[in-house]
Amino acid sequence: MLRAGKIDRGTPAAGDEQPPPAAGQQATTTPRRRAASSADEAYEELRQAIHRGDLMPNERLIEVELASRLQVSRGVVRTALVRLGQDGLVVLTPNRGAHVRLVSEEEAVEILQVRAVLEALTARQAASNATAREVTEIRAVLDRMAQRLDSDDLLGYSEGNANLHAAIIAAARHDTAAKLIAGLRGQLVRFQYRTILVPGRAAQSLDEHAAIVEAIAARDPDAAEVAMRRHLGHVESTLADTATAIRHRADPSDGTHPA
Amino acid sequence: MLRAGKIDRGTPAAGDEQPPPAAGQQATTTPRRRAASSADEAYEELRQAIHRGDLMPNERLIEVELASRLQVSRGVVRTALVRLGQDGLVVLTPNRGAHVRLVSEEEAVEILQVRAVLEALTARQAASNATAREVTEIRAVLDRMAQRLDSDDLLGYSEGNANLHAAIIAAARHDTAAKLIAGLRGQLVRFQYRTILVPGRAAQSLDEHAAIVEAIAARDPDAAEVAMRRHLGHVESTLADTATAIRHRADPSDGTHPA
DNA sequence: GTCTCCTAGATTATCAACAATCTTGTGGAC
DNA sequence: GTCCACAAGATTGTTGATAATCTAGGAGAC
Repeated sequence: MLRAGKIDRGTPAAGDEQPPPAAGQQATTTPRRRAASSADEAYEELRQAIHRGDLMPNERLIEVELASRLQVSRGVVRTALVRLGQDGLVVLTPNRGAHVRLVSEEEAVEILQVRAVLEALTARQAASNATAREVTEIRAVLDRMAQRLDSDDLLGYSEGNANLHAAIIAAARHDTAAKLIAGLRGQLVRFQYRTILVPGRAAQSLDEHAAIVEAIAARDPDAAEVAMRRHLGHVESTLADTATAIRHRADPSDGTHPA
Repeated sequence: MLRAGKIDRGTPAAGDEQPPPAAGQQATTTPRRRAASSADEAYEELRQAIHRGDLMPNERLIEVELASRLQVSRGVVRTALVRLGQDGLVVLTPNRGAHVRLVSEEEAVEILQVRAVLEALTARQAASNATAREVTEIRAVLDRMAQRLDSDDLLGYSEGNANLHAAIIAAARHDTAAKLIAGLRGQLVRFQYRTILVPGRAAQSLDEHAAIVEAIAARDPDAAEVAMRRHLGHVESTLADTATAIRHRADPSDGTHPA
């Protein structure tokens, strides 16, 4: 469902939203810090509800219903939906309302491909631009990931994974890429924790991340880019494999079986 | 300024908007063809007005004014502005309205960098996925570019340039990348025709494009990607050079002049 | 003369009512 | 029994009015 009431914008939720403080430059709206308008609150609340899975893919979003849940007027919900539509999280059909967008397996692969080249760019930039302080931080995150993997804490590992990517993006100082990556990540909720559960994938993943960090620390942009591309390329093929595997397991209830 | 009245959606304007028929899948709204609602019309009209330069960067956008010009209600203008804000064309400041976003020289470089890696991806995909028919078409576009360069038709060459990139993107069949590239292109109006005017740049540009086309025709994804990156890398450095050159020419009023 | 406070105008933000459209269910014809 | 037409309900689209906020200019104090 969707818990009603105002949201607390102070804490960006326990989960891993997009790189929180990010590089800089906030959303196009609210450039100065300013009491978040109810419009912004509604937008953020819906965004997180989708991200959190409270609003399921293909679920129909009825304006009056959301309005009463969020305790705002319908117009506010409406503009929030327009914004969400614009960044691809919901689909707006004229006169027929809004659905949470369901991204197909194929789209997920496309999104990962794009993310791969964008994050490769940030890895490259990070190798050039990261401060010594940031390199230390990145190394620390990697170490924590290794510890969690040792103690079989896959969820913690996955979280560290997100943190590492976020740290690299922050160090890259590339707002344009950062913003696009954040937008893409927002569309991939459904496939978040799938790949890391593949047997043996986690160990391999750690090696790949280590290579990326090495390259950045060595100030080698080319190597950093290659390492990042290799890493996300593996994620992509792992995802594609598990997808077909799931299909072959004769499970027709996968997604909405669009195929 | 901004010519009032309804827009003619039949002809996508003489200029080179984003890859017109593109791969497929239209904007998030209006998935079925359906009489464009006044909301969509207003959105498109404003979008093109910004793209065309009728609305200058940093120009303040007053809702009632736009409403009367477009002959729609203020609410319609408002949601159009929200959408434009969401895709980065205008900046919305709470209680203070909307401005056309001015992209700085630095942001332009960032945007080009991102475009470079994304279009490199599409070049790669095109090398894998293009039909024979599409390869022929791409070659034809390149030939036309050569002819126009021969006859010193730089504007026509520039148009062919856009067509070639569009054709490659279409052949790539990668909706996610296509959509992002279109969004990025929309933010770069101000720097559109600058680089091609640098002496000797056009000839070099043609060679670079030829290399890309060769690689796609040869079904060599790696080569296609490298060639595209080289090409847009050169565009980027050319842009950066002319930018500093202009600055050194002691022209402090650089900025809003379309140059 | 310069600064601060305050008022008037302009503009945006929000809301509630109305109109247009779609969806669903019922009844009748064949 | 199945299909089509139609009506009722539900939902979205649009508009205009009202409230909140900001901006600019002037009066007054020092």
